[in-house]
Amino acid sequence: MAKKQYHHGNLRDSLVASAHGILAAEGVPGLSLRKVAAHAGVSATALYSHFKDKRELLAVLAAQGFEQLTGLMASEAGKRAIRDGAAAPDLAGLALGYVRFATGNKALFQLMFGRETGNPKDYPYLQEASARCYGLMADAVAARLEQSGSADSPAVAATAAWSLVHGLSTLINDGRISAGTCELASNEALVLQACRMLTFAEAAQEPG
Amino acid sequence: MAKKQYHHGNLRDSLVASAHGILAAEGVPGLSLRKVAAHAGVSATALYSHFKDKRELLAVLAAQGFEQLTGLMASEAGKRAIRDGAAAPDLAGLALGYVRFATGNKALFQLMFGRETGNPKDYPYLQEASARCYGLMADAVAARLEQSGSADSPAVAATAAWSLVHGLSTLINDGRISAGTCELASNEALVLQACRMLTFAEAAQEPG
DNA sequence: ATCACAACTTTACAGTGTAAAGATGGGGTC
DNA sequence: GACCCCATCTTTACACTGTAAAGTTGTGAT
Repeated sequence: MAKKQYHHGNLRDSLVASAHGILAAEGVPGLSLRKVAAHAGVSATALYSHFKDKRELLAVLAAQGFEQLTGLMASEAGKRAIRDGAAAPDLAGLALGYVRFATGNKALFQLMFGRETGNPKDYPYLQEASARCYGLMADAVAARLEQSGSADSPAVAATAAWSLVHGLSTLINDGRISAGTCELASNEALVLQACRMLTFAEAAQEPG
Repeated sequence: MAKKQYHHGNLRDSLVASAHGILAAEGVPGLSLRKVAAHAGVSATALYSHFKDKRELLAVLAAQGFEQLTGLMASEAGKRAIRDGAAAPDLAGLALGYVRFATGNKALFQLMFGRETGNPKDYPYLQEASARCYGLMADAVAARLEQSGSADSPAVAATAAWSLVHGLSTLINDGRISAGTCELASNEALVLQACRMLTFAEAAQEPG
């Protein structure tokens, strides 16, 4: 577990962990391969034995981020579902989880949706991780539409829902919108209010 | 107007124009000061007589982008308003203009909302330009709410509308959503459909 | 005619990603 | 147990980045 000499043992995981720490501490622009290598106690180019290039390392970070995001969304929705008797798929919970992750892991979120990581098509695990995340929301939207007998397209509704929470996340992170300008107590309240402005979300707000 | 020798004349505008061209041709990562300088026929550091640093140049580009965006939104909404008799503020037109700009000027749009340009607070003209753009949408949303007698908060509704179109724009640009997955003919159709899922937009869809 | 000063060039430096080639030592084979 | 292969790691080097510092140039004001 401690540092080895020439053959490190599992340098790959070590590098990912170092990168994760540096990313959280110094943001995307501060994440350089030399810093990662130094933090892992290894030479600057040792990385290339385990990753094709920087973008591949970032893709791994991003994929982990998507898994974390998926987990947070699911757990947040689960909590609220239990509290409210699980009458309906908890879209608001998923949205809250999404925004909470984005604002609590700004740099990682930026990386996940930035262009530094290269084309996700080149990294199947990345694409799968983000697909799972999107599926969580798409399924909930589809279930709610069906439940309320809506004729809206599930695909379009899911796209709209995702776009809304994603837009909220990025604009909040960029300091372009905030609870303050809407005279709300917290950004979470803003998210809940904004989600209520989606027709299908509002429709299911009152179970009766 | 042609190239001068030592004292260029208006190197500042020249640099901005060069940067604009390189940005459009090679994207944000391809936009280096040396390329800009070379394209303007000037030494690598001549730039620093007119800009504090790279971020200040990018801020000017971004501000111009916001003005262009504002213009496109207004013109698009105007076109549709005339066509439809201008019964209501054309939210869908503003949204279409927004997404059209984003997808038609990917690199510039990325720059406008990216972090390469530094804190907008340091560049008043940037902040003003983006505020004008946001105001266009906020005003339209407020007018529509009032017209439909809604009790919803105009600030929250405007935030939701902006978030939706912004989310759509970025996710489309990142290749994460597209008309294809929703079985629609074009991304513009997708935008229109998605906007219709906002409660206040739908309410005003039928003027009767 | 001179001078001051803004606009420009040259040079230099620290930092980046990464290609190429050399060093090292652990695992499999005899 | 001796051997060697080869993945793993180090060293060196290169092109590129933004930008600081100091030198040059020419214009407009005195």
